Amino acid sequence: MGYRPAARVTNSDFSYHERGKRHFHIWKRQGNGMTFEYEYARPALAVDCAVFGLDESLKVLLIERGLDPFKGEWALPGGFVEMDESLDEAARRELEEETSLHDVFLEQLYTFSATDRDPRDRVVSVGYFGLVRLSDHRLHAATDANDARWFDVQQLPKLAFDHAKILKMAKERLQSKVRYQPVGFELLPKKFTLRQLQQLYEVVLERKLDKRNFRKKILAMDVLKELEEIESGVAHRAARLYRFDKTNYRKLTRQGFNFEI
Amino acid sequence: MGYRPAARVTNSDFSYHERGKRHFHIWKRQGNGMTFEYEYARPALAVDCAVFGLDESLKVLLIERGLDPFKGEWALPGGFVEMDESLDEAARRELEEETSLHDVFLEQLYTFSATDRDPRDRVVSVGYFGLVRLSDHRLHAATDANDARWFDVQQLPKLAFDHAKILKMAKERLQSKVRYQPVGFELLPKKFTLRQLQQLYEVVLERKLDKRNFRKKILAMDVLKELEEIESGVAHRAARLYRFDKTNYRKLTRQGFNFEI
DNA sequence: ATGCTTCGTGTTAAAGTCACACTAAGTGAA
DNA sequence: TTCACTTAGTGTGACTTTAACACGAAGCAT
Repeated sequence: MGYRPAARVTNSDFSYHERGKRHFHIWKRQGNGMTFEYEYARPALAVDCAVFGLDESLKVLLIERGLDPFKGEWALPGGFVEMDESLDEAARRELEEETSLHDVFLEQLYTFSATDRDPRDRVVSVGYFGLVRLSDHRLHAATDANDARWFDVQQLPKLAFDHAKILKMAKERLQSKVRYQPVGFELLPKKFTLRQLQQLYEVVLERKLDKRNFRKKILAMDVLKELEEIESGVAHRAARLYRFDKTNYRKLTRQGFNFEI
Repeated sequence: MGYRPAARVTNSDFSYHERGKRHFHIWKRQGNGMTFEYEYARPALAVDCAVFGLDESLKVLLIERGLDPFKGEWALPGGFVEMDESLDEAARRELEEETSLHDVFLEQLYTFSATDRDPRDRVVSVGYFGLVRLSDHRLHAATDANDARWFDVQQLPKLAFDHAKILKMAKERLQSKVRYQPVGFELLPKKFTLRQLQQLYEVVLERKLDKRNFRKKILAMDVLKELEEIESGVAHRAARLYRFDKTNYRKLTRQGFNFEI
């Protein structure tokens, strides 16, 4: 158990800016385990991750729950926050524990707090939004998950808890974020063609883009490095490969440049 | 105490998608008060509100803490979340309790979770972002606050906890939000002149705007209703008053219109 | 050799952005 | 009532950005 053992504290140590209330915290052993006792009830705190990947269509990573409630249903990977970790750390840990994904682009999305969102108890959950290169990772279902799979975002199963709501917000966030931040590259292989990049935007934004205008615009931004390589394994003329030039992107950003598709 | 009393529950009711862990929740009386006991430690959950107002400059609402820790220092209004309320409800309740402000534009900002952000105990805090018409409200310090005051965002005192960080993020959110959502109107009186509206943008965005271009742009959007009134009490030619036309804004939004300054 | 698919490229019209200055209206003081 | 002062309210032109649009060349498969 990683939690730093809080010393028993007196009431006066725990005043806070709130109407005459005092929160305090005791830990004690009980039988063969510890329990944690507080003067005021606390919601449990969890994280849930909506992680997207891309092949022909936009995918999202779901796990099949191995335990009740919602046993056998699909849900976003997630779990409870430990006392010695931040929310970001909790999200990464849970994601790796349940799906073996690591080194994923992850950022906080929104905190969901409807009092009835979990049938067992009051659980507040911090939603996370993630992007991953499908090519780089293999999934392994683990811990309390029976299975972990990529689902097409257009063909989702029924989801446990309020995860459909979290996922909807995550998809909206992806759609707005991709337009003014170069996060889309997190979904592509390191080396990609301009067609792949354009398809990414088409899939995420759910509309067609004009090829010539798209190329003009993205190349004019000067954030792509043209490589000396071309794609292989295609039954037609091979396209040139590019990679995202993070160094130059950062330099331009410092000069007030704004990425925008 | 508004919390629905959870029945004592067995272990198996509380499995969750997490490595073999069980969270459970007991309430029991102890001496003259209740305590709440859990198998796993839980962070306390709080809300903190960064509420902005506008007169000549951008203001933020702070309270002077009446209790330790940070007694006597300035902080964002906020407090602990109750078991029977959502985060939005908690933020509104705390804001009203501590500063008497009500009917404020409030939205969730970000959840702050550094393990050392509160010296007493692990406290995770959900930051809120708020906007208020200074003209509509009087402040009254209340509950654990000694005082509540509007501070110029350019001249802030040292803040308790990590509230400087929350406030910084809130200000950035305001700056980006004001550009593509008509939230600025929440800061102005219901009836306002185009000069006031322009000044709002200048103060929030911290740069000068061109009067003719600004007027052309905002009027072309067709979200302002021109009133048959002019301002009064000024020592120069009085300007026409306008109000924000929410009905038409919503109609235009449905048709795909995007507000943008 | 032929067919198929994708690559890679430029122009133009329309819309939007940006910089810029003067007259008119109203107030207040002499 | 005149004058000084302050802000209201208005248009144009240069430039940039966006959006619509088509075809020859490359490379693979048969």
